[in-house]
Amino acid sequence: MVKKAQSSARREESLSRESIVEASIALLDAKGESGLTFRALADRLNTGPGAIYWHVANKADLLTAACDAMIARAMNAAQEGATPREIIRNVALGMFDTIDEHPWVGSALNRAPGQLPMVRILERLGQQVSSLGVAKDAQWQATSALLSYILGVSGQNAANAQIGREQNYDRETFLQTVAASWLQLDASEYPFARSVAAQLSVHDDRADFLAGIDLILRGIEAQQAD
Amino acid sequence: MVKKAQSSARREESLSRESIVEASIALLDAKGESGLTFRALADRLNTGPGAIYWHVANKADLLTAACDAMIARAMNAAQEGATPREIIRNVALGMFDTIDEHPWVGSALNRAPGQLPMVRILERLGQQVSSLGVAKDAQWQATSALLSYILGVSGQNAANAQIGREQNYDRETFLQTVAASWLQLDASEYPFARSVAAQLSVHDDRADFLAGIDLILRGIEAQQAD
DNA sequence: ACCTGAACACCGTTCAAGT
DNA sequence: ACCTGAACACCGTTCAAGT
Repeated sequence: MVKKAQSSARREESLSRESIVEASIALLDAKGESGLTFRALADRLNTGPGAIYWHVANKADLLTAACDAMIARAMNAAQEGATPREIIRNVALGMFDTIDEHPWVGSALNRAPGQLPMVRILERLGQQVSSLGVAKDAQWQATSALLSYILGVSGQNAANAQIGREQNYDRETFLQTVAASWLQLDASEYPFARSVAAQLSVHDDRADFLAGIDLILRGIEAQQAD
Repeated sequence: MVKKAQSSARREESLSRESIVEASIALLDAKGESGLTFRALADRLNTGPGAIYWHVANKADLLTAACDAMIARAMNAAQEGATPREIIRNVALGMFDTIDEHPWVGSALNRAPGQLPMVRILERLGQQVSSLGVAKDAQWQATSALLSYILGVSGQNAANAQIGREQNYDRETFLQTVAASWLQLDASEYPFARSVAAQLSVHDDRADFLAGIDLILRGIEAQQAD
């Protein structure tokens, strides 16, 4: 736990985009979204904040690069599956698990529309939607529906984790707090919210997520049957 | 266009949570997400930044309150529809249009999981999913699938608008930039992204959004037929 | 070509002091 | 009870100066 014992020591290796991205990921994993600052990063890399700008355009660029490294790994790991349908489910679950472990990926992803991280996911999904036999002119809509759904869940999981970190809540405590607040809503105005409040803290996020994917896949199949 | 002509003038009305939220919405609409600061808000309200904290817990609270006001309006406007299916589509379109006009609502919404703004949407959707005849134990999954999809699209639209504002791009220019970057991807690795790049700048976001809702609704119906 | 680190122009939030 | 505004502890980013 020695702090900066060698603060003025020279780095052994020179800075590079990769080493900066790697250090950013470590920082984000350890301290969450707010943990990534140019000063903290410079400390960890034994350099000054200005040096980082030689290799990286700005913070958004850095965050997207860190996110992309994570997505690339997740997409490579989620290759297998016997049918297009199974591969789509595996890609989706790969995303879910990545964001479960690294919540910051969820918000970084949502803040970089059209960028490489998102295109990686779009590509995997699109190829399988195509293999599913969806008509050429319906492939975009089917694929972007899947992608939007995945991004939606990712964003929420990221936000949940963020709040949990800020308030030192675990998942359980957070959901119980939410459930309690739903139960205090007006009974005639919010019957549905109140009726599902109870299952909120016991439900399985991952299973629910997959159920949503299945719903969209069924919709795609039903459309093909027309 | 007189600026601060009366900067030291007393406010005519005293501060209130409502007036603060109202001023926040005006600021967010005019200057985007980054336009909402306690200093800018204090200026507009002829007060100091500290005064705002008497009525509002912190910035997250303020943003959620502003978001909630917008969602409440949208949900009240999207009441009509002959069938549950039509009401669901109208609720979804109401959200789409709200975020199209006020992009900051999309990101505020995504950052406040379990909070009132989201519950308002969940409730509307849930009531209609229930009316659709979905079995009791499948209602939560169907409703949250719809909600997650809506949140996903909302988040992307918000991010698109945010980038557009930062770079002074209009929608068209932004999408053309994205399409151009997709066309530069490796042809064997990214066949799908390249094949859809062309339609990217001419596609109709709103129609695509609705197509996704329809896909999920079909999935729900298919599940009921089991 | 790459790095340094002080400086700039901001933030959200707090809090003693006022009314 | 409510407001004031200076002060605190941060940010991302820039840039003259170094090597």
